[in-house]
Amino acid sequence: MPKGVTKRRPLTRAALLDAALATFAESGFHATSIEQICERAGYTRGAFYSNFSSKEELFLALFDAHSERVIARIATLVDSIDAEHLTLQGLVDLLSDIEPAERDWYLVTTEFTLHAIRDRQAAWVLAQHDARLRAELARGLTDHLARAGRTLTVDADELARLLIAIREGGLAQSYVEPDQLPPGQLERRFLAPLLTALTAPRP
Amino acid sequence: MPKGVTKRRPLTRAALLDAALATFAESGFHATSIEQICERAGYTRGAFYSNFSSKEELFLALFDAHSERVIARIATLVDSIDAEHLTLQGLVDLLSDIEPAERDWYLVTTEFTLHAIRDRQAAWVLAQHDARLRAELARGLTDHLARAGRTLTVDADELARLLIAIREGGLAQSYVEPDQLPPGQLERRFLAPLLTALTAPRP
DNA sequence: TGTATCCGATACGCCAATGCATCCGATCTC
DNA sequence: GAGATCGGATGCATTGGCGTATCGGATACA
Repeated sequence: MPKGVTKRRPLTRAALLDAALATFAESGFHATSIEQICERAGYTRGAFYSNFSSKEELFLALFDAHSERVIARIATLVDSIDAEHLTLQGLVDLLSDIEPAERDWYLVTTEFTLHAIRDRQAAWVLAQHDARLRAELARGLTDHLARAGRTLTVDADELARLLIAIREGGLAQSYVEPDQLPPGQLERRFLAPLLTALTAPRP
Repeated sequence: MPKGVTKRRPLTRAALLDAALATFAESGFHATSIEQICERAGYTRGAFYSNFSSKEELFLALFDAHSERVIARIATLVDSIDAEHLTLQGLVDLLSDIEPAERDWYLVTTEFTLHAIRDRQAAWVLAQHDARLRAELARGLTDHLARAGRTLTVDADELARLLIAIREGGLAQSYVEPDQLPPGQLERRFLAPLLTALTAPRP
């Protein structure tokens, strides 16, 4: 049990993580040096190696922290669905809403996905996160649709996969051509007919 | 007009491009050194700098060559739709078919997409290619559906965007968890109801 | 067959990033 | 408030990838 200083460390850790997100988003993982991250965070490499053993570990920590937040956020959203959103359009609105900060995370998590495709361990981590994400999504969908008097005619988990695919694939196009396809546009256009086609009135 | 040797150059160029694809797919753009590419191709860096001015230029050339092939292939497919495929299921089969070689290209083009999000010039190149791709897709869809006696109730270009999003987003999930989601699975499951919902009988 | 030209190989210098080893200052506990 | 301990800074040696300049062998054409 270390009795010594314990207040500074989490602060610098957080600062380094923030700086890492910004820098990774700006230039990508491999193109950013540890020094750049430290510089942006206002520390030196000494501080970095005191908190992380490598850039890879930092990357992992970054993804992990973000994952948790995403899951928590979705769970909260699902649980807080109120009357206002208890319509098909309300659900579509929820799924179409994409915050500006999403861009940086998209860049980082997509890079992590590419890494995961090449690396079994990262793939496992990502798969765990995605499974939890789909579970929350599926729960939200079925709950919501049930309250709206409809029921899914397809597997909820697989539908969650489809929604994630549309979101990610759509974001790629949106960020390449920001003024051709606003983020969330595909969802706004196609989710209503899609969900209608994949559900039936409750028995 | 150079009168000298003109037979070796295209061969080594092709060898370097092939090696680059394999190596980029294996380790990613930034993680692969020029030397690794040359080694795999059976040449030295001397040959590389004689054919390309930088790794970036090689990357560009690689993407460009692939783009052309993709467009050409789609155009051929669209033009060669025969009676066998002239059903909704046939169309779905076409769109769900994903060759094994696609994996390497997925890795490379996705990395190019990330690059394009950060780089205006690359974004322009990618946007040009995607526009042509969507045009071919839209042409194929409308043609096919017309011959099947149906007509789109949504913008064909936007539907093409959706199909691309589903494909790319689906591939990401497939390659991370190859035995949870076979490539093309989302298309096989959801395309038929989707296309049905987005079309109407011809007037 | 000679020769001009091209293509790829070899060798060199350069620079940026890494990671460690060490030092100094700040913070907590008693 | 004094020592003990921790966190971060500094300096250094090493590495590896890059790009260029030059050389030697191969090829097309007369």
